[in-house]
Amino acid sequence: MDLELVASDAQEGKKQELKLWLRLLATTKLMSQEIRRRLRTEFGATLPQFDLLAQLYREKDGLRLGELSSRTMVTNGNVTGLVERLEADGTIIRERLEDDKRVTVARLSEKGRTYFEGMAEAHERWVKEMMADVEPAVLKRLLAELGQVKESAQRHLSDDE
Amino acid sequence: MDLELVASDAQEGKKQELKLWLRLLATTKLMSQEIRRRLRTEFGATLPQFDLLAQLYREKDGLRLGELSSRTMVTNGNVTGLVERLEADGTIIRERLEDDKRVTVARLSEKGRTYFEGMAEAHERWVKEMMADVEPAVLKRLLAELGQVKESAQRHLSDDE
DNA sequence: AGACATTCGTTGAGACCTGAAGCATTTGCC
DNA sequence: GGCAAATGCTTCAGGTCTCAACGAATGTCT
Repeated sequence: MDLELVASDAQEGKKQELKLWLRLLATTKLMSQEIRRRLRTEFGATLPQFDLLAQLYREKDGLRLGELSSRTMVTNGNVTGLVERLEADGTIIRERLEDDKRVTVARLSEKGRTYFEGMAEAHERWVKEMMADVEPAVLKRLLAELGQVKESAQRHLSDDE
Repeated sequence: MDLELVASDAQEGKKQELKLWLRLLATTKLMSQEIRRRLRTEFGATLPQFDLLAQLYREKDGLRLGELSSRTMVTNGNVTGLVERLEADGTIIRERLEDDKRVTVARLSEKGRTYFEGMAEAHERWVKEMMADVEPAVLKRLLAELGQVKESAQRHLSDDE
């Protein structure tokens, strides 16, 4: 009796998830490549570095490396290297805690703070520019609906099954 | 006279693009990390490899490396390495053209074809699973609206200004 | 034909990224 | 107190990624 429904289900909505996933991937890749390129040529920075600095910018007292790792969704081992390079050119400062000598806290240097502000301003301009042809209402809805996708994905990670 | 408009503009809709971009980045990162992890544990493959194989799967006669590069949005130099590794374990075959000895064509081996089919089936299942909590109508709209974002970004890349 | 430019792929340096193993420090439990 | 477990970061091997420089093959122009 609902053969029609089954049939239309198998045709129209088929692979909708897959298509969306591929488009998500392509769109993000396109935009991040552009941003990466501009960060590199105009500031000599990389996207992961920018991401890390953005976290530190809003935490004046700095963050432990583990906290940085989870906020930027970057592995621990990777944070070590990122922090090392950023410390080397004086953008951030790394220091061990006295209370607990296992933890290391990273925070922006003064130089790093002004450096980041310049980048952040440009970064926001680039993003706005790239999305210029999309209506504000659409942007707003996308934000909400993408939130649903993220929540759904989060609930279906393989370690919680 | 339209101070209100200016004010609300500065509050409500402000940084809408930036927020969307960050969410786009976070969602994609979350999902691709999960897919990466599963590809690795269940098939010993990586996401870029999967992406490359997917392109070859639908082109029985194979593709030139440059074509692969642009379709996967991966640099030339990177394609060389990817193809090398995939050829080493017999998934794909690489051969020079007689007509034009500069070009190299890569295509799936028989083994690679069945190998990829297994992966593709699993990959689609994972994606579907992660998006399970999102209504089909929302998925459909997201696909269309994300398309707008992609188009807009494409039109505002820095080399065409 | 000879010189020059273009195209295609490879190579190399440097950064990013992951998972797993390693090491030090703290904590918990007896 | 003492020893095992947990925690926080680092190190390592291998793959990905980018750009820039290179080399070989082909096209073009005079």
